[in-house]
Amino acid sequence: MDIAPNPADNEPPRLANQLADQLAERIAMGDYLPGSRLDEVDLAERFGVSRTPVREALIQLGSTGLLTLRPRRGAVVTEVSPQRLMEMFDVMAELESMCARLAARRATRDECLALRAQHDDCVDAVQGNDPDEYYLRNERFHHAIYRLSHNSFLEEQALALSRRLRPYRRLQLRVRARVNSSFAEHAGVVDAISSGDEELAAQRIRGHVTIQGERFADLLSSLARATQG
Amino acid sequence: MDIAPNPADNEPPRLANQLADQLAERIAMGDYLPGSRLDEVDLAERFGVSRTPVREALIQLGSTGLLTLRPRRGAVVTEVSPQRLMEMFDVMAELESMCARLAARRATRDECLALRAQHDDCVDAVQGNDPDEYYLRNERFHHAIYRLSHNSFLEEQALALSRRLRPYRRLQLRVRARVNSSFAEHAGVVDAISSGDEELAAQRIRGHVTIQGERFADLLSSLARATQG
DNA sequence: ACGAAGGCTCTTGTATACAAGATTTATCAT
DNA sequence: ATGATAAATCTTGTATACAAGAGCCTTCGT
Repeated sequence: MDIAPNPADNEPPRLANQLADQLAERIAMGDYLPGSRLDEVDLAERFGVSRTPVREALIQLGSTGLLTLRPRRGAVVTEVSPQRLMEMFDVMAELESMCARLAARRATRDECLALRAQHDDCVDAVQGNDPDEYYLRNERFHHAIYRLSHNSFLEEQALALSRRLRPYRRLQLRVRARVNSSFAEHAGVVDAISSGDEELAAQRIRGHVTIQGERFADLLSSLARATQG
Repeated sequence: MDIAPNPADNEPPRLANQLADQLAERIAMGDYLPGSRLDEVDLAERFGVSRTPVREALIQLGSTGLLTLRPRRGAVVTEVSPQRLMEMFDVMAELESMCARLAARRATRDECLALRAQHDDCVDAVQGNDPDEYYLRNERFHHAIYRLSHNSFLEEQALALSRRLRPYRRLQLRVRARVNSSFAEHAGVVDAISSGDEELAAQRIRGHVTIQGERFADLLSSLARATQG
């Protein structure tokens, strides 16, 4: 009767981890804009803890690049230049491309069906014209592809960069037309993976993720609006 | 006269950072083997500091994956299974492949010459049959390719994973024949990049980095010897 | 002798205290 | 009035103190 209910690592109760998660979430939601300074005592008071776990959380987020830690000068939300943002999306495209290629090669019949089911889940959000809901299901769809690569390290790397780009993907979907084309592109990816066409799957998801031309301009403008308003 | 001598960020004097660097170095050198437990008070005494900066260093290394931090149970050097090691090298191959492709497209004539010069630097180490020296120059050669991608984010990601794999690359070069073939493969990569052949460059460096077949068996056996002896 | 239960010790997690660099403000000189 | 300089303040970096969970050892029962 005393069997551990969760053999896997269940939520470890460390304040620093919880704080890091919450801060990452708030940054993704735009509560802390790029360039914002994060004061240790302020955060400590706000969360009702001491500076120690706050510092540990800041260090964690600094390691992921979400924050920039300048010694003796505090932590600020990393400012990402348009140039660098495009670089990051290029790397994301390459990682997802690798995921799709491996998925096309390795995914079982059942896994392909499950992926298609998740793609279908996005329909409701598209038809209901609900960008936030689509954002969530879209994210799940992409994460499913990472998993289908059957390369757990690759999956983790892709997830990490995905989290890092979260604030910007969110902005990207604000562009109305993007939700529709995004959904359409997903269908092509599912087909390519299901048919085992590695190169086609890789190529399609690369085109889906890469930001260039007018789509990059769209992202920049909504980014400018978000940081001003 | 009071111009700052170094406009770029010069070494910030934070104990946690220095400790993280030193620990990473010692782990790479095999002073701490996978599975080793890192005691906070022990490290603090050994380095003559308090537990605070030690903890911060451990958290940093935990974020990179070099250490595994189990809440309330301390930090251990992450144990990497053969399966996972191959996964990591696969991702490394993909990142370097992307670097090479971009380098072939973007590198200037001068940059190509500089790369070839660095390749030539490796000759001495090969002829002198000095694996450690070759290890260093080989590393510089690869880092040069990262830089030639002209994608600074990609460069950082590749560098990070390169550091993560450092202990294992080192072992890999212990295999005598590997130094010679490695050097030969470099020449092909330089040629492909210099001639601007993206696909050839990408393909060649992928083959150079990926570990499979008997090369993987070689790595595993030297790894087993290293952890036992 | 073997196994389990309880306490004891050891280690980590968090809070607080102290040190030192960075920033800001006020004062003084030109 | 403007600029620089110096002192005061504020923030971060480090050390120490305290709390609590994890692991170990002893002891007790069968």
